Amino acid sequence: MSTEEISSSLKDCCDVTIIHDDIVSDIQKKQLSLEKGNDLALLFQALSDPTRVRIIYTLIQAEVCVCDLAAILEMSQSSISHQLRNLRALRLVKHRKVGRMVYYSIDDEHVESLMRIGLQHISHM
Amino acid sequence: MSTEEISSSLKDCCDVTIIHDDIVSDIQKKQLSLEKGNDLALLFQALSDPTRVRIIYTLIQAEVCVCDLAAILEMSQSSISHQLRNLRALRLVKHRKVGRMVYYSIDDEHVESLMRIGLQHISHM
DNA sequence: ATTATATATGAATACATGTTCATATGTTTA
DNA sequence: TAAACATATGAACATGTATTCATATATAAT
Repeated sequence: MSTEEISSSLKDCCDVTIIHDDIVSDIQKKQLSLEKGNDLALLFQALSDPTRVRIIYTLIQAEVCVCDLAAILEMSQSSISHQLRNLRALRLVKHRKVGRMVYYSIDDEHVESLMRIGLQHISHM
Repeated sequence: MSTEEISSSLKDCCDVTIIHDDIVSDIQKKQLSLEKGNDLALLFQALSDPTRVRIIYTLIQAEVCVCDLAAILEMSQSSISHQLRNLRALRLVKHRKVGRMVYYSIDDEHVESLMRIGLQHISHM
């Protein structure tokens, strides 16, 4: 494609200029749906907070009750409970009630892989 | 430091009750450092927004310039530039300048793996 | 030179989010 | 039954963040 042809193919779409018409329409066909993009972002968002990262890292090693978790991470029970609620809503952790205590553990086959790859990444920084 | 000393010091400092002294001190030794927890969270945070997810998904497929990216994702150029700035700060993407245009591409060996596993996860939801 | 174009960026705004505090719920112990 | 305990949760507050708008910068075209 010559420079002239590229220039003449310039076109406006939602206030943006398209430089490479063919590439744009080609890649647009292979794009993630908005829904999948949102779902993926929600998954990674679950891991985007230091407290949740440490909760998950702990639960990968063992099933732990809430107050032990709070002790291990040296944070308030309320804060831990709130975060566990988030993780539970995404079905990344599951819980088991024993008397008045509640034991949490990982409920997802992918979380551990994500953590492992993430750790590889930060060790290569 | 004995188990008793650890638990009593935790009780003093953070208002949590420890149920299983031995488990707590055992797991605490294997805990992520605060720094690594923060770094991991920062990495996942980069993927925790739908716009950034879609940017990365696009760049995995091809090197694309800013305005094409804006066209593909149907978002403003400014918004895309701001997000690319974030991703660049984390060294997840790199850029190549050609004239007045700037081409972006993935600059991390782990991002693609994370996306692949993430996609597996959401397809199993 | 002047104008148009591609990208970057600071400021402002609206919205999301993590923690704390107070308290509710359900369970165990005295 | 009463008190202690483990956990959950709503509200409030402070902080973080994504987008838009206006504009700056650098390059290309006329």
